[in-house]
Amino acid sequence: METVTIKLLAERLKLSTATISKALGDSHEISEVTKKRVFDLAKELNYVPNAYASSLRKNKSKTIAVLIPEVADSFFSIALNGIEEVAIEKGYHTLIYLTHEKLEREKAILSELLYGRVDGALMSVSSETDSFEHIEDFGKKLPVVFFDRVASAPATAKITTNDFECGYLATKHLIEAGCKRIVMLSISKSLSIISERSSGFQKAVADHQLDPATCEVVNCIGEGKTVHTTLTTILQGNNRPDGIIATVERLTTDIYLVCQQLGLQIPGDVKVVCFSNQASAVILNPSLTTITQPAFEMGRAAAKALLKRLKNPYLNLEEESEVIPSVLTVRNSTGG
Amino acid sequence: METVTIKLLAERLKLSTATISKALGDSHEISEVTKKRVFDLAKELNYVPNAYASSLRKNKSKTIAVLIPEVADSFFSIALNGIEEVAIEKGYHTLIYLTHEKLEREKAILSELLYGRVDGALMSVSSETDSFEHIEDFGKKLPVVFFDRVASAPATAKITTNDFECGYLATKHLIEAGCKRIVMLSISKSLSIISERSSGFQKAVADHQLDPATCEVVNCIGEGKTVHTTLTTILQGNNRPDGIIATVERLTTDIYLVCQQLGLQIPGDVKVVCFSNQASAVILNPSLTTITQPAFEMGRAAAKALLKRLKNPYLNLEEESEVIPSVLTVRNSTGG
DNA sequence: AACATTTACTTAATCGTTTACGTAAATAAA
DNA sequence: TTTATTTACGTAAACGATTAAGTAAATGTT
Repeated sequence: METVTIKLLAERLKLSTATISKALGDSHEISEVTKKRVFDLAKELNYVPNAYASSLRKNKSKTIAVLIPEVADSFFSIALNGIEEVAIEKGYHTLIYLTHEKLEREKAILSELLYGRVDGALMSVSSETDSFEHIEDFGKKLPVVFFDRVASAPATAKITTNDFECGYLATKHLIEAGCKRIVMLSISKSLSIISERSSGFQKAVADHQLDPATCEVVNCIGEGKTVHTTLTTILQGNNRPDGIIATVERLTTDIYLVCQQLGLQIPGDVKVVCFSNQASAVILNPSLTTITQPAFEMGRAAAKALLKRLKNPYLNLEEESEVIPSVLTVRNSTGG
Repeated sequence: METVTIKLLAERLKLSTATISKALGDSHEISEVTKKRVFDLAKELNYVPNAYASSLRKNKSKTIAVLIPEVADSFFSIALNGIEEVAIEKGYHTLIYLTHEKLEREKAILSELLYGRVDGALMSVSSETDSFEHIEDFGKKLPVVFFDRVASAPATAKITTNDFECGYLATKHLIEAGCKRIVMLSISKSLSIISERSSGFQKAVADHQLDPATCEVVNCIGEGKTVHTTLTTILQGNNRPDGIIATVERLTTDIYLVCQQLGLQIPGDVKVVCFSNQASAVILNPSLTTITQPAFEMGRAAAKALLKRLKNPYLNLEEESEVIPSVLTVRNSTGG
């Protein structure tokens, strides 16, 4: 099967490759008659432009990179959905990279992407990320847009949700439901979203005169067993918390399981609220009070900002920043 | 910031671009001394090869495409995880495309990918896909590997799970739990996995002398409201089913909700088993009996097969087909 | 009629990397 | 010592598309 290139079309039509290229680009330099001949033959032979030749020449790849910590988290998969939708709409392609919460991966990926493969990147930093040089280096060459988990540098568009308010709101909700000893489960010491949420948490604790000593932010780093063990330790103490705020979705299952195993009733003994986009929150036992982030919209907004910038290099990305509010949905896990 | 190219390295080291290129490729034609000089300078200047130039010249992009119906389904997001892991390991990049269960999208994506952008594709066909010419056309140019939802053509590696047995097993399990009127919820008339699962279903029904008239496969196509309405209709009839098998994860929430709304007890009035990879199955109310597919392994196997083929063009992909069994985990939704 | 402009092309260079082929010097084989 | 081989590089042509610059003919202007 012979590869259909511009050269082939040119030969068949007794035209130069330049004419073909311009005709396909619908240039005003080419007559309508010729354009039609070119379009027709291109269609007939099923011509598809070679993306790499074009990218090399134009120094544009029509491709963006998405760096996320993991994909098996509803927030990220839904956000990815939003990103992909915008990308496809504008004729862009989406490369996906999972950092698995590792700073090393993040660095390796960004440095490899520096030349030629993508026109820009969307990212949500890993939970290990506490320095930003690698991102700044990337940012000097190509535009980056952060969503959800942002870095303090470089200065660019940041699509976030109202994490501080949500931390405050979740805490306030628990306090009003009668909780005195609230624990917020964190997964990182450096993550922007976590520090925002915990600031909100601490402010709510202070505002309502709870004892800050019994209301702490606890790290729940690791996977599987580790989380389970940490939670068991937290929940079996004498002075165990009567309220839990999970800052990430994947902690939900372990919280419920540990409570079950320790014979703790939700919401009787412990009230639970999770930052989660799981559709199943409503059918859990008991149904789960959640803070639902606008994952899809955040993905869309981030992609839109990046693509806007790619269209207009003079765009100041910082001004494209957006804060899209999350929603607290009260269900039975914090009820009666 | 000057772009660091092979040409630049060549000038700095007073060597030809050919020598630099070969040195970077660790060619035997180049002396160790020269190689070291090249490597050192490349590292110092932070040289990153231009992927497009290389791809154009070598006619290889080190990129694979992943076409999946959606990503907000645990199966696909976990499979994607497996794919990405293998890809990164072998130095490949992963483009992601969501078909949103639309045949049109699938066609458009594949035809655009025909030249240059990727070296091959992994796909799970959309639920609308009932003809395969577009995939065959792609397959003539580039290798494809199917996972989970396979097409009958072209002949290539198919990474599946034991859908027939699982359909049989799920049904048998419900029958042994006392169900007489079992409904299997489908989402497509053409999907390979569905026809396999429903064949298993029908065989189990026949083997156990249940009335095939009351044990049917019902289409539950559409999203949100539509599914809810369909389920309500099914479950409120006089002769309503006492057993449900959901062939896809996303039906779970609606099943539970409709049962709640109609005052039907699970498992008392209706027993439920779902094909699902949701971690939350265990904390649902009641906990959900599932058939869990080896999503991660399937993703890995599919990616491995494709990359193996890319390394060895003579590899017969058909022989790389694999069937990785799923696991039935019995929980409370089919108990008592 | 003389000159200017527009139209519709072509020529050739370019993007950065790879590679077939060429070559001069060093080493080995006869 | 002469010829063959190996080593270590360089030259230049690709890969396919784009585009600045050039050109000849057609059309417009005064």
